[in-house]
Amino acid sequence: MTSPPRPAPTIVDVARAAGVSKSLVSLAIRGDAGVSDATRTRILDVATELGYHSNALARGLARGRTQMVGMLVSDLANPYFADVAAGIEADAEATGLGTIIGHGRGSAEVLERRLDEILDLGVDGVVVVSAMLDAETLDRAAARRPVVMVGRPFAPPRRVSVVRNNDEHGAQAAVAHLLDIGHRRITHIASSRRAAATARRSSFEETMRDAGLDPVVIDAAEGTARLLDLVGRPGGPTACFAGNDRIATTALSDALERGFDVPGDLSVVGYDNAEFGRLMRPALTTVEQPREAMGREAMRLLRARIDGDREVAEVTLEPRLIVRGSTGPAA
Amino acid sequence: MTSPPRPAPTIVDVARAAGVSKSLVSLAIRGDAGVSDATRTRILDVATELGYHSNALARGLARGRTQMVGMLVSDLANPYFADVAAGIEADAEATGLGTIIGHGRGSAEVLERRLDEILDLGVDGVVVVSAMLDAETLDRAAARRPVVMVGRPFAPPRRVSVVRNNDEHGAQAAVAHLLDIGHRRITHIASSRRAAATARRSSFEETMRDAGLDPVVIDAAEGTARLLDLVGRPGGPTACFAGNDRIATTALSDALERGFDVPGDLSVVGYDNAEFGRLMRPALTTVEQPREAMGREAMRLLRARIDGDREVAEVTLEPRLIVRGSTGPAA
DNA sequence: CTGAAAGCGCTTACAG
DNA sequence: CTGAAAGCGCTTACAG
Repeated sequence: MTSPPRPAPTIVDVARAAGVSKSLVSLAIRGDAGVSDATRTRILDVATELGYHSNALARGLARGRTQMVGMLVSDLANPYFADVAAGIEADAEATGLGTIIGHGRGSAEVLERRLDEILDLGVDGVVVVSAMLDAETLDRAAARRPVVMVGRPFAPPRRVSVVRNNDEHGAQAAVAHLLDIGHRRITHIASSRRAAATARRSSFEETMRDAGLDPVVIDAAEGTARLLDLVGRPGGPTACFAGNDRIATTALSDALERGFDVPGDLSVVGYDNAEFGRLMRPALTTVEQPREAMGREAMRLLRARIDGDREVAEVTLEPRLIVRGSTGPAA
Repeated sequence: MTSPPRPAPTIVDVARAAGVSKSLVSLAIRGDAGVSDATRTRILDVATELGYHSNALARGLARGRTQMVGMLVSDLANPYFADVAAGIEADAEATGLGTIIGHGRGSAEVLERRLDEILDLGVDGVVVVSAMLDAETLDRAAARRPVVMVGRPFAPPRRVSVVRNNDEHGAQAAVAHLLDIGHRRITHIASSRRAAATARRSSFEETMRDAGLDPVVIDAAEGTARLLDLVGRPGGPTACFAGNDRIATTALSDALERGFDVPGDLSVVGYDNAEFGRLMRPALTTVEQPREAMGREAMRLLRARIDGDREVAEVTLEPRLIVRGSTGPAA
């Protein structure tokens, strides 16, 4: 019914079949200089014929390098990761590195286990696309292999380079846009207690105060009812800026469900430029992080560390506002 | 600035520090019976103190088993994968297997490269969550390690077990729902030429014919204009069933943009139960594949193969219709 | 240009 | 209950 579990051919089988020593096979396969073209060709042909595959375990063990980097994501369901991953993988591919991904499934504990597993596997370095791991865990990992994190840490790790977006500027751009089109009563829906969320909230508050306005903040955990109950009332909000697109989308959907006009009765801005925000009607105005660029930058930093650079860096990239239909002039 | 690249402690270091032989350390760490409690405790303490981590490369090489399974996904951006992954990982975790993910980024070529990489790394088996790889590639991989595929293959591979959903039943349920609520002029938007899409389309056509109706099909590549130009016209469609949620969502958004009422002027049904469909207003009626169950089932089959079972299996799980606001009675 | 030998860090019989 | 030895499949100086 299925194939016999024939043992995989090794370098020794290839050597025997080609009538050379096994070290010569090793050199030929790795494309080393000191092997005649004729010999190399013959060896490679034999290898192909035998269905030979270099055992990465043995190779990694012997060389102390695997040419693989690990990438840890806290939650695959969040489309943010796919874009960061694309950036990481594009750079890795271009520089001859393989990539494997570990998935935390939304749990710091699972993520940490995956981090250990991947480190045990001997990857040359790791990029952690998550702010879920604490500084201590990251530093412990960094004692084993170079580690770069993408995201905004709460407490900055000492031995880990960080790539993140400028949440302050992003939030400021969002609020400035709402102010520009005449809004004065703007509510922020805070997404979480993480560092990025906190920074967005603070920037919202500061921008509002700078404009001489009262910064109203509600917590996402309270639900959108608290906000929507006030819409249309005297003194009620005419716009809201949510800490992320998921919350913004919920607010938008709930507002439509209540029969409000968006943006007529309420303008809505999110953060992240998730695909579903673009598909909504009206489409969601949002702040876009340069996700792919962040991934590329992370790999650049990681490669430097792998190649011996001792410097840890912190790189902040600029987000940009994307204006769509969910925001409009204040009534 | 950063930690010295101190070489990682090995089993030999632990043995020396604990004053025992290295094989004893190996036995103690793996929790083998024949080691006294006192000795084991001492060895483990020393290992922890030294920051010892078992080198998975060496372990895998020596044992011929890594206790890791690989999971290949064609596109992380598609939220479908996160749920299948959750099922796979839940089972793997429960049975003591680690999981690493390879990402194809929408390209069959990249996916195949990742498959090879992961196989080279010595995983004990692979589940390919993608229909992008052809039967030959899958069979070649299966000659190396057990492989299970989740999805609907075009040509069935010979040595690979398959887990998929019943596209025929799913499509039938979607169409039956539209017929139930009085629709007679229903257009199908075909998503692709892949096997799953083709099955949905055929099932649509059959169900329509069985009801004595004319099955109209347009291609997603043509865009939604072709469909929407006819809505509201005499003889025009009152409902559409799209091959997947992405297309359904686009149709829904475009319809709203043209000022149509959904479902008043047009009912829309998708396939997949993607999150963004649920967030739309009106929320999308769709067919849900039992994604997590598919992942679990795939791992069950894979483990059987890893444990020596030679049988290849094909398992078809049943989808279910989720009715939401995007479908309503025909005018 | 080619081959014999040691070693990477583990595991696994096999003797004590 | 414990230790010495061979081996997993590769790479890397080192001699020829």
